[in-house]
Amino acid sequence: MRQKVTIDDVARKAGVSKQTVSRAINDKGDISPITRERILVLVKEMGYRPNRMAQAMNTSRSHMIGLVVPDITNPFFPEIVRAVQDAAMENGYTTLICNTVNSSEIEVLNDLVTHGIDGLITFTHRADDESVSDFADRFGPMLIINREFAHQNITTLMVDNKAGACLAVEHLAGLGHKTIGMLSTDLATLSQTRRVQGYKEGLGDAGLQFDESLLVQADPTLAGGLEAAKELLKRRPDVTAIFAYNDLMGVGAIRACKDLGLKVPEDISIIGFDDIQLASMISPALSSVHVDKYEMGRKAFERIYNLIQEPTSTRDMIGMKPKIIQRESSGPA
Amino acid sequence: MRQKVTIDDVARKAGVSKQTVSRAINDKGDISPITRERILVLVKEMGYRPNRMAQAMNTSRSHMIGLVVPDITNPFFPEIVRAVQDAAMENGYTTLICNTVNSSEIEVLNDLVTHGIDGLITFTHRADDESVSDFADRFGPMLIINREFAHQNITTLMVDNKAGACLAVEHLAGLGHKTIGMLSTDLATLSQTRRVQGYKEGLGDAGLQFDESLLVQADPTLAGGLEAAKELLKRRPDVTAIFAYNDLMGVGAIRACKDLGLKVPEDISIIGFDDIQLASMISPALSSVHVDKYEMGRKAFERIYNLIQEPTSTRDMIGMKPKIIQRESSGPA
DNA sequence: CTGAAAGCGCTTACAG
DNA sequence: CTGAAAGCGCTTACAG
Repeated sequence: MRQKVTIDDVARKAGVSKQTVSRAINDKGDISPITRERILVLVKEMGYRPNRMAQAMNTSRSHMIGLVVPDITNPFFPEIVRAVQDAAMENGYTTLICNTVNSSEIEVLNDLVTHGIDGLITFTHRADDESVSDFADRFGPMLIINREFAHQNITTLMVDNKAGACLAVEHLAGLGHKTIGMLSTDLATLSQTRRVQGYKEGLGDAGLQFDESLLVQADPTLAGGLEAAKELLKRRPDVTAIFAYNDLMGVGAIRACKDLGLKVPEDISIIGFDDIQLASMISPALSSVHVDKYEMGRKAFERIYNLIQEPTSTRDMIGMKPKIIQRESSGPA
Repeated sequence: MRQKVTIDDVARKAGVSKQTVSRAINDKGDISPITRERILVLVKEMGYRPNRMAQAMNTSRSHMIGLVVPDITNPFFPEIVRAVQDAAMENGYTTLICNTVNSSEIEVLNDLVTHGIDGLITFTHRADDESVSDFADRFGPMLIINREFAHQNITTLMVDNKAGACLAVEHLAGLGHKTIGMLSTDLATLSQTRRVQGYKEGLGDAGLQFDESLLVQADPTLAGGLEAAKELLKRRPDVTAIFAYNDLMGVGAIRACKDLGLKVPEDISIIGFDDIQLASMISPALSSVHVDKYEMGRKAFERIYNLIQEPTSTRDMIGMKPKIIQRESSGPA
């Protein structure tokens, strides 16, 4: 829709040129304090707000960033999105959000660019390296979360998944568990690889032996966790502790134990990963490797905001350390 | 950032004027098929995409809509957001999202307008009628969810909360329960009022007596539900079924029963409202009044899209019927 | 201290 | 069928 009040309307009413109005609202350039005040009063009265698109055409600043997530209904993302938006709003930015679950990730990114976003925060994990690289060649400030990427236009922000998995195993081993299984996912993502690596390393650190029979794969969902846990406990009835790839699988594992008549944590200890809201809401509450998702979102925005302000600043890798939250689902062996 | 490839670049390379390029990409106006093809090939080669902001300045169509939610981390919203975006993307639209939990709702709406959104979908529940009305006077296509509003620019989309609450009570009464309590919230929202009305009406329909002691108020959260359920069961130990204002309170009620040594559903039946993901993930799984949130989001976008296309079409009220999903938490009295 | 001119990247009439 | 001109609502130099 066409704007109701334009800078020309204000200028006319104030009896000045539009440049003068521009000076007043942007507090930029020489202007007499008196006319400035007079204009500002008029601006408020008329409810005038500059058209950001018109502004953007001149300044190359749309005050919009793009935020791309795989699927906002995945409980991992809402908190990150919220954090990005909180930080954005504090800095006069608005967020254009897209889900990529049904679309080509690169298409989505390109589309966002046509809207004139100043910066981009994305969880692009399906698109291949070359496509992402080609895109980054053309686009400026860009931050990818949870993907390793070496490109001069790309800053990365990653949870240290390996360290988190190590901590989980350390936690269980510290409780006296000697036979610790893992429920993993069949998706070949970086998170998966790193969490399995951390699991194995954690076992090693605790002086425990890894065996293939201890690692079961399934969908990274509640149903997947349920199924995988049953399989694991069938294969290895001696298991007393389970590390799940994520909280959903962890909840599934708790359900499996219940079905099998095993008590959590008395018979089996369970720990998940991500610490989504669900973890603290079920009973027994699920211990988890906590990822500070809110902090993650804020950091992402802060970094992209800096990159927008200083496009020449160097790109880097931001790491985030997870930590253990013990709840009811893990206890002494 | 300034755009890499502009319409002028394409025009120059094609040896035509930019108007001709415009005709080719928009498939609008007379143009010879041959030059059209030639230009389209070039467009693809050069990776040219029209700047939507520049387009919007002429056409008054930014291809962005605004979507305003109280708080995306509230599990009620992600699915709606996802649905709006799915529908938007299918129609060439992108979504500008804002949370209002920390801000003035009207401020957020006004800010969105400066970005040139073509339409607006909002859960504006805190702002008073007058502010909303003033805003609507100036802005065009606008849809408010879950708030009654009579304004010629505003279309409303509402869940029939009263009917849903009625259904919940009917469900419990149908299972043979005679003493049915309700956990409500202290927030004076329309949803709250309607759900309490429905609860009372449902009792009447079932030939049961309402009594003030059966209605307990608390925060609409898990903790609130836990607290309220304990209070209710202390006041009225004869209660055998509980209708909770929302699922979070329902889950809290289950927890309360567990703490008190009561079995769900053997001793107490519980039903929630909204049917968020959590409801089906806990154990016992929570029966709930299902609101089709995905459908809600799609309908909202469809309606706003129509309003954008035909700004003169009349505004209306769209209603949505909830339905009962029985799970483990409710059973025979 | 203030205004006239030009331009951001497009599209919409209007000529030819 | 194609191009020159004007304009969307702003800002950025540049005059004065």
